[in-house]
Amino acid sequence: MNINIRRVKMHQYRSHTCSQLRSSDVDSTIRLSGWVHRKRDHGGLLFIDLRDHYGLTQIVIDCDSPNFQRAEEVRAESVISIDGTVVARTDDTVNKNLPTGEIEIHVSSIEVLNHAEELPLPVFGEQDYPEDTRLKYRFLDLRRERIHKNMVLRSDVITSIRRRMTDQGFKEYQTPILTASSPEGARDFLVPSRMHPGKFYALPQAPQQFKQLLMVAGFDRYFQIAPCFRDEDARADRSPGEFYQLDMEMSFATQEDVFAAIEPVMEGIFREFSDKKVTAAPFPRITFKESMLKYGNDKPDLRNPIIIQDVTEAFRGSGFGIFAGMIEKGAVVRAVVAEGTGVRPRSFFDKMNDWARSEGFAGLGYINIKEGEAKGPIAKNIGEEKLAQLTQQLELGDNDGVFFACGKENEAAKLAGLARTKVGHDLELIKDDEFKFCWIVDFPMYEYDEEAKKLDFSHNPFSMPQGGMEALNTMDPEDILGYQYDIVCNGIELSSGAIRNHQPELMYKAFELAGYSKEVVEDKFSGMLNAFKFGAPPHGGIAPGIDRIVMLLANEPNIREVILFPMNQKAEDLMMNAPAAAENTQLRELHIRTMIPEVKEE
RNA sequence: GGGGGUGUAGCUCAGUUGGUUAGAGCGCUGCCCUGUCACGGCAGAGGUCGCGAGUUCGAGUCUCGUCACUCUCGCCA
Repeated sequence: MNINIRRVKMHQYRSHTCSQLRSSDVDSTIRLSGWVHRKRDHGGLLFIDLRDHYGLTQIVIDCDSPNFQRAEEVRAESVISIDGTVVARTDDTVNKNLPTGEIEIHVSSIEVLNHAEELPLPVFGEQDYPEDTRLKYRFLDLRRERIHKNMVLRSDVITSIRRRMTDQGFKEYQTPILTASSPEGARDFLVPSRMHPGKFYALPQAPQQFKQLLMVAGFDRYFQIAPCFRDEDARADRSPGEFYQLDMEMSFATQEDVFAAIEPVMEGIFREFSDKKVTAAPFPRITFKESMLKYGNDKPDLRNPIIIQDVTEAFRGSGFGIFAGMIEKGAVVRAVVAEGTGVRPRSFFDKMNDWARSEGFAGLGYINIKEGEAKGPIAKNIGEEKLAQLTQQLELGDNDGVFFACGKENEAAKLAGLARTKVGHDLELIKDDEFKFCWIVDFPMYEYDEEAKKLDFSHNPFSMPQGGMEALNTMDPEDILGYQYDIVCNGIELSSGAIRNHQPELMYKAFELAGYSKEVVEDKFSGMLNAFKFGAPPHGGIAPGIDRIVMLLANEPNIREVILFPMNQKAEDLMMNAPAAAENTQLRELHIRTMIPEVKEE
């Protein structure tokens, strides 16, 4: 058989990939391997689109060919290897949608390397499929064009990040996976110790302590594409269980040094992997306080042009009794202007109020101005003078609508923030052609925990308080700011970071204010605290979430679309069947007995 | 743990005020087809309508419960 003679000269599986061949290759004898993407059977003539990671090539088999029957029988997604000749397509059969569309392969032999059974999930086409089916047959799902591309993008992004970091003198180090609980506030994943009955390792929620120890160890500039493990419930932008961070830390660094190191990486990768506009470094710095006022949260979507205003004074002592009364008890009023909505029917405003109630708030007030005339219960009762004051402050036009959130400062800010987002979204004010970055800075070190009735850290307890020991000794703890910052893009928090507290005395004091004794601190964080007693450099860092960055770049609304093998919302791996019960012998070795809560029968 | 949405063929979905034998497209099986690239044509198989109760002469449709998936709140500094 002449085929076998050719095989001696050629690679066993392929001479080219499925995206390589062009009209310049016409008349070449080639070998391709790949998946049967699509078959078009004309009876006397059969076309197969052969697919691999790189692309598609059209294969043609004539009914005269001894391979015809085998080709006709092979099912989509089977893996085949073909030998053949590259032939130019006639002008009227060229496919301009394919890079290889000017040629096709006339087959001399076909070998089926692996038969595919009937598919639970078609690879061809763009149709949506149930999440659980996709996860169970992830290997099929991942063959599909869009998600396959996402994973390639993810790989390219990570490569680019590594290059950009190392170009700046950062070095990548690996930190332990089996370790002790770290200071993040999430639930730990625990791993039982065989050698130490009753004791457990924790998987790192982040390499936080290790990267700080690396600074103490004098490595100066560290980074890692670091896996992080947190046993918390999932969200659309939060994978259950595990995720990846671009973890970085630098010593002898100020907050501005950290910003200057990370800004070009962010700007660079977003420009490299997207056609959208990208904020040019330096990114805007917005204080936490200003962000809460203007945007109603600490992760503002700056694409939304609406800016919230405080209008407490316009309602104080006004004829609108509900708000005036609440203001006397310390409430504030925040306004969200919805330009041009004044002419909308009353139902528009009622629906917004219903929405606010469904979000758990008391309600959302409004004024709508129709051809210069202010309408609605607030406009009727507030009084002419106050109405004029509002109109002037908010620069209201003749047909504008405006919503009011009244409540305790936190509540009002939160509702106004949600309303800002909703109005921006509903009125289509948020243009999806841009990545708008900003830093949120000056987070408070502490906040009062209403449930526990005690002061607690509002962010990372290891952050350096602004003003140092003097601030801790003299200021109202709730007024103390930290060198803590978030980087935000289009309303998504990509990361928190901080300049760390590297002085033991400051740390004891900072923890003392939150109600932790010296003994507790020493017990919980002995490794790091010890290190700070033997010469620790000032240091700080940040850890942007890789999955969220790729999500933004791939324009995917769900984080599972950029993760190869994600778990479902209940933290189950449907493909590998994890978690699973352990064998008794395993449990015995680990000195563990399970206590499974009783499940209702049937 | 709370709230919302969804659940009908392998997949995507339709199914009227409760009324005979639950439909379509893709996929699958068989036959036909030599220029398609979402090929086309003919025929066929495939359904405990998520599950369990209830109301009713009669339930895919109404009620209650339950399960699964998903979004969301809590949680995640």
